[in-house]
Amino acid sequence: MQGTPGQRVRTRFAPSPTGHLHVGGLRTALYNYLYAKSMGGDFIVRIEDTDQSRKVEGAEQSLLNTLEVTGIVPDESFIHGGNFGPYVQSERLGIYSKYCEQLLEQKQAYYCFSSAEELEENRKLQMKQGMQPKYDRTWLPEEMGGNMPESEIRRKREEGAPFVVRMRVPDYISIMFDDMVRGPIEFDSATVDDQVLMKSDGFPTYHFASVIDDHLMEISHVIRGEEWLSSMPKHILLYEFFGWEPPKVAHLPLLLNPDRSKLSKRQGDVAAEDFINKGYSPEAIINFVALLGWNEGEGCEREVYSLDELKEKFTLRRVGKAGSVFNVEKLGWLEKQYIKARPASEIISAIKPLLQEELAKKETGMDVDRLVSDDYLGQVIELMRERVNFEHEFISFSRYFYFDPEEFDEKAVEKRWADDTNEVLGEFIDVLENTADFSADNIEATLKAFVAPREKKPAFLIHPLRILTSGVGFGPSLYHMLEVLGKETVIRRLRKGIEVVGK
RNA sequence: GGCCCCAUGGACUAGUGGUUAGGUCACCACCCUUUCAAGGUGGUAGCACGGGUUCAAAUCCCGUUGGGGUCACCA
Repeated sequence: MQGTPGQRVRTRFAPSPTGHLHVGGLRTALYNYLYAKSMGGDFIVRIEDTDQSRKVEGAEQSLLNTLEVTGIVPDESFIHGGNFGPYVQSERLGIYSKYCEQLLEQKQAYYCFSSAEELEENRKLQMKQGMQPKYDRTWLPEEMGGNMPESEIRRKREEGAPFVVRMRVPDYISIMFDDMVRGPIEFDSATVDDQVLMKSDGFPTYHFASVIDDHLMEISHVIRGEEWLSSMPKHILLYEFFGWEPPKVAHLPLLLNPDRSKLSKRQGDVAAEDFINKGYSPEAIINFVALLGWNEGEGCEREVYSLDELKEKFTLRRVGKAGSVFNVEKLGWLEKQYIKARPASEIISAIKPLLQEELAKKETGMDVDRLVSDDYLGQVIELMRERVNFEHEFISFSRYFYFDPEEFDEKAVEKRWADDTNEVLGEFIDVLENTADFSADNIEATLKAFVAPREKKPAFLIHPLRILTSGVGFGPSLYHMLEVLGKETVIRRLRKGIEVVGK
């Protein structure tokens, strides 16, 4: 019972099921996971659903899903099981009331019958006087240093009046603790409110439930956002009331909006899912978020880390103290790094379904079997790999590899067409049609040989050829693009295009 | 407002008394080049301010300023 945490490192991520996983939450989960794994310990997910009104249906599943997609797999949770369950607080109500009884008996907690209106009025008054709003202890019993007679409290209880249970914060003591990222921190108990422990609906508050659960689940390290720093003294006090050894704590710097306020919706996407839906890969997201507040240090200049590498290298020592702005530009750059390095086979299996979807929507003049072949897709990937921002752009941004262009970029046409372009182009199409070897090298040689005696530069034809076959004025090496497209497709597109674009 | 935390270029950061203050993203220029990317080279830009301590401060101390968090029967 005496809760001295064992040697084993156990960390937890304790979200409340109120919506999708926030990127700030993702980072907190990641750091908890990385720390546990780097120490050979356990990572636990506990659902903190003590606020019935804010509960969102299905949120806990969504939270767990997103974690798993990014590779953060809990050792224990309401889905994965474990020996310290239940892992959902609403299923642990009996536990909390038992411990509440104990504090009541120890005279470290008391019943409070103050109404919401009274509290609000009191708060306003204190604010007006420039004081910190705190409970005025109207219901603090005489025997605990207050003014309320025992008889009055008993009477209210017998009446069945609604009540909450508050902790009795000791007067004028200093509460100190050591934060693993911030160092020693000290609070004066006079600034700590008599926090509600049990709400009138019989549910515990976060503060009470999390302290009890962290102890019972043998959590060795609490790693959470900085927004919890100022409630730490309450938690410390509770551990003391129970005679429990508090876990080690680390308060992480916040993730910030571009204006440096706490990262929130309104200023862009904040749900991890939003980024995944946009096409960012879990690896890039994890990599990016890991570097927001942590770095390997020692003059290390690496930027790209896999989850496994992070597990190996992560330490709390290297977590910074200042908040960091969530800057999407760098995430985009990281995503590109991952796309450049990803094996073609992986990309193929990711994009093939997307292509098939597109092909189902629209007819293509090309050979469908060839388009969906690994060989063809592999060639497209190598051509587009360095030009694409997201995996799905191997399809969307590379549409001309699968469908004939329906329109031609007007600006590009205007820029690249001369009076005699169509005339020369027409002659060249005939030449191309008679070219047996449709390899990039040979197309290039053919084009150059064709153009030289006519005193034109290769670019005179290159650009129109690109526009007519792809519809746009940019893209991969023209010769390689034509080779991959294949002679039949190229000739068809050119003949058709020259009719439309010709002046 | 009280309490707490924080402070290196636009963003992420290295740096723990002696460095021409380093790297990445972004930006700019040049190179490469048929375009777009990618790549290469170079560049713009920073220790919030003021006092100390010290032979010597981005680094240590104090103050100021600035920013943030938190003050719920929300987490």
